[in-house]
Amino acid sequence: MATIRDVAKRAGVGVGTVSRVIASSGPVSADAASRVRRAIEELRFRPSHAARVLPKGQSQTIGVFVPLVHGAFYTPILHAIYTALREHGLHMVVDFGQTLETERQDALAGAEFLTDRGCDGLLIMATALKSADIEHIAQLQPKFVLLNRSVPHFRANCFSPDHQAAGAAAARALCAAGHRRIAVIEGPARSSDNRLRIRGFLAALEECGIDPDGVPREHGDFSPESGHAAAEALFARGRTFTALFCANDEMAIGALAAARHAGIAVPQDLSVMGYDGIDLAALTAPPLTTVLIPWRQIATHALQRLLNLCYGMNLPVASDVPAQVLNRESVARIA
Amino acid sequence: MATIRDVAKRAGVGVGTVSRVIASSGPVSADAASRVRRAIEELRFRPSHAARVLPKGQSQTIGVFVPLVHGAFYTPILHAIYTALREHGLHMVVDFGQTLETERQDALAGAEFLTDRGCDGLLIMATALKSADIEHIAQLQPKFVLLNRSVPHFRANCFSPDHQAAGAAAARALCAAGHRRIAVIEGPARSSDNRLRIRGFLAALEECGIDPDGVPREHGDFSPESGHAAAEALFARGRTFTALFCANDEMAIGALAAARHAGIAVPQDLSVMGYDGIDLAALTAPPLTTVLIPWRQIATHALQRLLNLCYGMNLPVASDVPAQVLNRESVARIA
DNA sequence: GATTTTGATGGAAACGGTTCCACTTTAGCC
DNA sequence: GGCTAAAGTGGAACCGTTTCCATCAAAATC
Repeated sequence: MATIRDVAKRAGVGVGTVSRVIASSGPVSADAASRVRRAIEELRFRPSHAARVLPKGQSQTIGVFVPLVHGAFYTPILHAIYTALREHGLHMVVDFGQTLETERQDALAGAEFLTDRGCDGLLIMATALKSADIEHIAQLQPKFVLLNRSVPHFRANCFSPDHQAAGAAAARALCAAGHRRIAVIEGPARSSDNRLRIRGFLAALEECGIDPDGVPREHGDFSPESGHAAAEALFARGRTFTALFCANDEMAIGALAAARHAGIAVPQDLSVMGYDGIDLAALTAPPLTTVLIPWRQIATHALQRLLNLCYGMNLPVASDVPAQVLNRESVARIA
Repeated sequence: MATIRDVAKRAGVGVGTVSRVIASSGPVSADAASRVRRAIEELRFRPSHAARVLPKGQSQTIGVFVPLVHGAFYTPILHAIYTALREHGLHMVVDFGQTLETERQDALAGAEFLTDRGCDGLLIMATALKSADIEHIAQLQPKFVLLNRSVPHFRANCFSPDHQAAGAAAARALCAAGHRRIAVIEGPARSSDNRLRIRGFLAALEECGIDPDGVPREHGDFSPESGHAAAEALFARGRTFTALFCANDEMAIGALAAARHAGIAVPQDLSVMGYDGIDLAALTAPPLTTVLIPWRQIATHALQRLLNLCYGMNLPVASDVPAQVLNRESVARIA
């Protein structure tokens, strides 16, 4: 591989001049510049990233951690981050979880990996992080933002939907449609965003005069298959409910399939409501009523905050994009 | 940030000794090792990746390019690659497309980015690459494999399902179920894997005595929304067909929704067949009959070949994992 | 015409690791 | 107790960039 010194020699200039041409910074005569450019062409010179990072201390790269790479939930978020980054000429390195015992350990290991990789800043999407973990990350790399996790001490760098309010909105929509007997498929208990939306949901139910303790609940892991299994378990307990709230759309898709399999018509015999508003929810049978969480916008704001932090930019940052119920056909109004 | 020299000074040893402790290579006395380890702890020393790559020339990192990050198709493939890599203590840097004019340009830019990033090898998933592009990549980084693209000159490094055979299998399954009037929703014309499966499909139709020129065809872009639109366009042309083959499952999901919307019962009035075998296809209404492409295995074999190339490993590599039709409920047998 | 400013330029030093070589110690052997 | 082999060690040189400083020529100023 050709180095900058090879280029300098071939162009008959010093390394400084070559460096100036590459970075187009500092004064270079037109003549020298063109000779350098030709030499670069001829030698197929490509500057080494590692060698460039070393003295500069900046890599123009943002590290992103997402807990898992499966299904259709994370891809639009990654896409939003990726395209925003490219618009600023920056790059992204991604790390995924699901390799260690817990999501928490994955996220911590991810933060370490991304920091060691020389990322200028970190965008971490993980709900399982404790306060102490966040302090730990802050020592590793003070420039970071959190997505889908909110802790008091780092408020300004936390970007999360208001899951509690969104959960409450879901409950109110169901109540408004006349439902009084409601079941729930939750996500994993350790996931804080799941807990918040369920808490909001149950609290709003209580406000509507429904006893939260009487609500049949099953756990899933956010996957469609787990939603299917949880719905079956719920059906097996006897169908004492007219509506089913699922903690995310993918589980709702599984629940829809389970209902179909059990001969339960949606929405005639059972109303089903999802959460997140993934694109696919518009195409289920019947189209899924869901709570639209503006994930793309939230992720974009988190990223912009991070870019302000890392590169002294002055991008607009909002931290409260509201969720809203998306009424489609899977929820019926009952008497 | 502490450097290796800080550690050496604090531990009262030379930098060589510290380096040996970190890499656990070469002889170090127990006493010196423990002093070094303590100093590392106390100073929170973390070796700089860039500084390490520079003299070593290896980064223990594989670069992966996938054309887009959207939907549920690519995530299981990325997951398979990621977990396999981690088992070998290696890392992954991903680059996505969808930022430039064409997928081809994206893939080329991706290969350059990943190479500049110091990746030891490249795994590139792109169907739009021409032979000349592949030569170009080979000059950038001779260690690479191609996924979902096969070119004669690089045969040993190409890992692709046999789309033509798989397309033919789809056609034969439909014929065997008694269908004679069949419509098709294709993917983008520029995508070579789409062309192959459609070619195989039509050829097999001809073998069954069906005129390929009489087959109504519409194009989509592999997204569910485009499948929905294509199906609507097909329905608008008059429903002269009893079966519909979609070039991937996501478009089939869109087509299913379109049929439902148009009041066409699947599979009673229309049979629908997908392609790929994504997890979600098991949960549609009705469950989708599809051609199962063993993407995870193919990706894993491609990766293992790459690791053999990069690190002199001796992992097993197979390049012909067959596809098979997965019979579910969306295709009915007709008289 | 002397002096200052500006524009170009080359090259040394620095970034933070790894590697290798020369040097000491210690152990092993007859 | 002398000789050899092995273990342990320190530090210089190197990897390929950027950055900064010294230098010099040409242009601008008075």
